[in-house]
Amino acid sequence: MRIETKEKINKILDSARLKRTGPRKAIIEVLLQIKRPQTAEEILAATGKTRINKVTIYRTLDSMIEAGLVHRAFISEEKCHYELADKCSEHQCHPHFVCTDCGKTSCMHDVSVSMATSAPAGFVIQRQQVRLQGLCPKCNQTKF
Amino acid sequence: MRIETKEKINKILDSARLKRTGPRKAIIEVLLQIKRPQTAEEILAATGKTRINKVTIYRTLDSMIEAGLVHRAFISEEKCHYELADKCSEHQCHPHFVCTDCGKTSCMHDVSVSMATSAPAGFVIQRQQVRLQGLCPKCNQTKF
DNA sequence: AATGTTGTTGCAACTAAGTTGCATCTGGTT
DNA sequence: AACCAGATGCAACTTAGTTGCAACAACATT
Repeated sequence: MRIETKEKINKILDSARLKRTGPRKAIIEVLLQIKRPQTAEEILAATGKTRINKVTIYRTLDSMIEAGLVHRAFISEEKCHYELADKCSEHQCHPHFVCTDCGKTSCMHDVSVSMATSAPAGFVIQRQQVRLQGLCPKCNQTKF
Repeated sequence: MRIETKEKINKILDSARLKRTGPRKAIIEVLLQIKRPQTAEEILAATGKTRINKVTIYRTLDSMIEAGLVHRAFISEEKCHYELADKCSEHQCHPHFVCTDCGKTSCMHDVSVSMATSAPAGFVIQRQQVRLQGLCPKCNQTKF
């Protein structure tokens, strides 16, 4: 691992006032690298040789969610998918795109959806989450 | 049950080419009445005296989803929540509102969110799903 | 540097949503 | 009435996620 990455991870943990433990560093390292939200099991597999217990994965993700470092992006096939919460504004995260053909999910950092307006009386809307469905470039090509 | 409801349920089943069985009628009756998406367990409980097996609930919901009658609205607390798919346009369902305080979900039939635009090259967006988070009227009142 | 406290980890056993295989039953048809 | 594909119920199973508890390690204090 590059030294800058190490420092970045330490900074993240310090900012959340979480102890710099082995499992936490390994999990953040994985989350920094991945391109799309991952399940707890995938994160566990990605930490590789570190041999972290699955209970630790869940508990670490929970504490990071509470600290605001991580989001539960969505649930797919009964499994929760996690991602780092950076690049999210206060009111909106980037949309997630699910291909109806191959089932793969992609993060749409560049797609913007305007915030919902006109909530019924009494409701206060604080955040919105958008999920898009359609065809990804690969499946779109195969189909037509 | 009123005779019009019975006829409506039969019509729905016929339109999906699903046999008019007891469990199916009972499940659709529940889905017609409820105000917010329900879990399989809640639907089971709501059918009451009919005594349907939970496997039948899941299988029935699956076949109705395949037929386009039902949507998996969202997953909350590890449980899938189902609702009738009527009142949904081809490209968008009504948004669901989750209260961050009490956790209750409401259907926002009157809130509109404009469709996402500007998908990255190759992606074809067909549908979008919106989830709103904030405070419901009850919790909003208690808090301030 | 050694010590002590508090939060963290690992293990094993558990919980519960959802699934599968199979025998039985039933709605719709001939 | 008889038939049959599809629907149902039961029991056993799968698996994501949780809980209790004992051992451990990060960080602060001396």
